Amino acid sequence: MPELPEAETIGRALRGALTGRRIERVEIFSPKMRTPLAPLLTARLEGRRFTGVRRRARYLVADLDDGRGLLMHFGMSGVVRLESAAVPRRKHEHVFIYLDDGRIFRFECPRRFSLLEVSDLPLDGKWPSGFAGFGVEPLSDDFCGDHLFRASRGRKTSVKSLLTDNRVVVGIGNIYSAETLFAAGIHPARCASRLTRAECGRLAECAAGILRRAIADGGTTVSDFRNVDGSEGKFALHLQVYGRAGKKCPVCGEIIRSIRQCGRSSFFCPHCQK
DNA sequence: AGAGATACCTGGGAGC
DNA sequence: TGCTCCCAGGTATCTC
Repeated sequence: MPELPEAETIGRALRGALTGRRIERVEIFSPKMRTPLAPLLTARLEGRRFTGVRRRARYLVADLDDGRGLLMHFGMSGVVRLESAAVPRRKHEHVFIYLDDGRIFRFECPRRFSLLEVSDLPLDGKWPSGFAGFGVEPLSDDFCGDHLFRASRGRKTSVKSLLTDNRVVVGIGNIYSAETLFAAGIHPARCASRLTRAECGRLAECAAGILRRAIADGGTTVSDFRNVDGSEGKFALHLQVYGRAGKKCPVCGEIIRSIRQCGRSSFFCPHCQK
């Protein structure tokens, strides 16, 4: 389930693989997705050349030589592979983009929450207008304790909900919010407006540290996520609380619990997190 | 307006 | 074995 480290991992791999490559042909096998894959995708891609790959939040944009951009979001189960035609098409591979080096950019998405479209207008290196509402990048200098402290004032919602709110800070989902809150020693149900400035500082520091380590490990593979070469993200080996309900806390030995927040599971140690 | 709930989707696992 | 039910979760959209 791609969060920021997984999108960044795929983005880095695609930047090396796609930049400079010409698109020879596009095949759409199944148009059904979060927004239906349009024939426009084929028309706007064929004959174009990729000039680079950028990431913002969990989105990637592969820039094209006409100024437009191929916009990608991996939803929950989106996987990109770079393989030759020798490998048979998998059941949920919906799009093939044939490159001039003989490889195929294959887009797979069993749960069909992904997005793949070419911008209507040239982006010319900018972000689509819909990105304007996104919050700060958690690995930028703008993300700090002060930012979280300001964003949390007057918020009646939980700190878990604050951390996963894309308008506050982007790219943090269920896995990395759980790990961040554990590292910071803060209970996920704590009211955001009651956080102290020091706690906000700890949260920002822990979040950035965990995201950096996860990127270095090639992301987290719980079930679906794979890098473009099929390899798994190794950060799963370092998860302290996520998905570990009923097991012992690696720090104090207390049993890790799970609760439901905003229709999602949260994992925490009742002893270490207050 | 802000916050929570729900729909979207399919594979996999639990339970009977 | 085979059926049903539930859960996973990012995002858009709905409701209160």
